[in-house]
Amino acid sequence: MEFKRDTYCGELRAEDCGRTVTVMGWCHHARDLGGMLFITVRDRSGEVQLFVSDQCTPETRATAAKIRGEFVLAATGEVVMRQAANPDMPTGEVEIAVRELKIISEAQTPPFYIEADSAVNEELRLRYRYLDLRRPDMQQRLRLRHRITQAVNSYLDEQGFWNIETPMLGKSTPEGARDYLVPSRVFPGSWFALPQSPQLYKQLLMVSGVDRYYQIARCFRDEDLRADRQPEFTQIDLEMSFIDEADVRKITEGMLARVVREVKGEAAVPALPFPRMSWLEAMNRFGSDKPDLRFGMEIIDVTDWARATECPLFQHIFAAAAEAPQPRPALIPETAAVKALVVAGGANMSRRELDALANVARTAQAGTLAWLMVEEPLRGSIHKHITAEEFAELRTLTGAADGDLILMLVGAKAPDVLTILGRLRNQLAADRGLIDEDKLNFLWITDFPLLEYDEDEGRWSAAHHPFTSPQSADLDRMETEPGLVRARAYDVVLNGVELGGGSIRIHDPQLQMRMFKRLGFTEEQAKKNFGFLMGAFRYGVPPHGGIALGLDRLVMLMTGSSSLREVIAFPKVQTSADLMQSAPAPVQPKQLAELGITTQSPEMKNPDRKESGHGE
RNA sequence: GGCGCAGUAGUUCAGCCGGUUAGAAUGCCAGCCUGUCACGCUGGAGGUCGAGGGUUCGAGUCCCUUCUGCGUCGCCA
Repeated sequence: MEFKRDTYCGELRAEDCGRTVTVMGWCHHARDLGGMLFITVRDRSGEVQLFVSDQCTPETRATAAKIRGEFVLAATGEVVMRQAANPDMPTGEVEIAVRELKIISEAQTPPFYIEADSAVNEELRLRYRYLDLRRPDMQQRLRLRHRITQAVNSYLDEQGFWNIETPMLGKSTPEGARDYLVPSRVFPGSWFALPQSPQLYKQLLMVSGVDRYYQIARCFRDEDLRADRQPEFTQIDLEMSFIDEADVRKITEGMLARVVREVKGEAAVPALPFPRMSWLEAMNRFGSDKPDLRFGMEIIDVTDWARATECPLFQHIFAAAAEAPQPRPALIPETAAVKALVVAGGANMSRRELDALANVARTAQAGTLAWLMVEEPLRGSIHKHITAEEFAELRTLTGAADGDLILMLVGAKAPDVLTILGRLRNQLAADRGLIDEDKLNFLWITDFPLLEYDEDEGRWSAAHHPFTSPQSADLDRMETEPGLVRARAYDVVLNGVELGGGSIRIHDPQLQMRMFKRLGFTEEQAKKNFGFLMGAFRYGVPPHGGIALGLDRLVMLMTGSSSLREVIAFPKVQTSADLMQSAPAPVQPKQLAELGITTQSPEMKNPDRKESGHGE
């Protein structure tokens, strides 16, 4: 007979009893009891049990006996109540009394068992990603990602945004990350670059009068990976005309609220507007431009206190600083600093734990970590050099209570001291279980520096990108004190993860050229690299700005995943290789010849030198 | 490029101070089994201890190199 699937496995319930249904899916598990068989069959909706009884035809029973795990089946039969329900299965009250059964496709024994929460080596999962994605928890994440993108699409549509695609093959531009390059066949020796983001295209769309653009856009950056960084990733990218920062924030907040409502329900929707904090405040209080505010443990400045002590550790650094040249003007100048963290109840920390913390500071070459336990008698790495009065002052300053630990980082450059303490703050909170994992803590970081000095290149570079507008109050410092100029830039942070960022752009051609010059471009270089933008700016530019949010990171946080690889269907590993396809891979010499390319070494390196174990 | 962790059966792991034929669970295969759902019972197959080199009478175990994956710093406007 012909089978036509009319029901998803996971949907069947007691009220379906009496219906004759046809399901199709994968054999999750088969139990052969001799006279009768039970087969659980799975599709993306869930599982249901097939019952092959002694009433079935000998052919059907013979077919059923042949079924193994992951065979693809079709089954028709009546939905009936089970003699004994299985409360662990959503469909556990019923089963399908099989009348007709067909093996659609046989399957080898898979390299790992297809089940939720399977504790399998990730390398193996990625090599057999098509099987890994068959697991219910992976399918749930795929579905959730789909629902999030749908929520974003409908929200932005309602807000008047047009979804416009921009090219993948574009032009490499200086600044920013390393590009992925694509050779041109027609212009040998010339190269396209895959977009790091659609930045310039979306600005040009504003010049074109599109007014509100968005795109769920793939972006490419050839830089090293992290758990929260993939070489190709997806951004929710948008741009608006005739707006200011508040408009961008409002749209973004509305969008994120919609996503949370869709995924977590009304109760989880954060209060609007999100809190805001300047970059300077975030750095000084939390040592990070993406602070996690789900816990306290703020950084306290104890530089003045330390200066007044006779502790050699402190005095040494201040003496060295007095010799050093005057630091460059900056929002956080690179002066000697002593900053503290109070670890509540940390006086019982082991020497081993403290050494590990000190090691973080030392390997980062940010300074020396000192510590004092608040207990009688005083204990710690510098207690011999601290008088009772000084310690009392320190306690007042830091608010440390009995049994607490005071950590102090002593360093020659305040920004480094803050950054490392920020890192220790996060690590301590994680280690000591201070983080409420159920919280969703959204936050805006504003007033970023426009420029940062690049020691290697010996020039100023854009902290965000070269199209970010300076704040008008700081404009006259662009040439004299560039480190003090703040940008009209903003980041949205969720639970200590940078979800996205954007800015109000420069729309004045003179100011844009001034910015390029500040970054060390000559007029000719600026024209060569960004001539099309400068050209466009001659024909009437609306004030505009926008933001880009990392979709992968958003889905990661919404699903409580610890890595982007859990929310991307076919992710890359740390070396940017695709283990399933064994990409990248060498190509035919003919292909290279057409492109006018010769390679330096005949011995090409690619991830497929080792037998992948599942060859054709 | 630096630092750290891991690699033993299809899978998840154990393997002591270097010493007999490298084990367990699960999966797989075969037989039996009429209400299972982690089915049960009996039996069986299954290993380049990631790779290469070294030390040793003897290496899964110690040393060196290397490959792979993960985390992290640099890097990521």
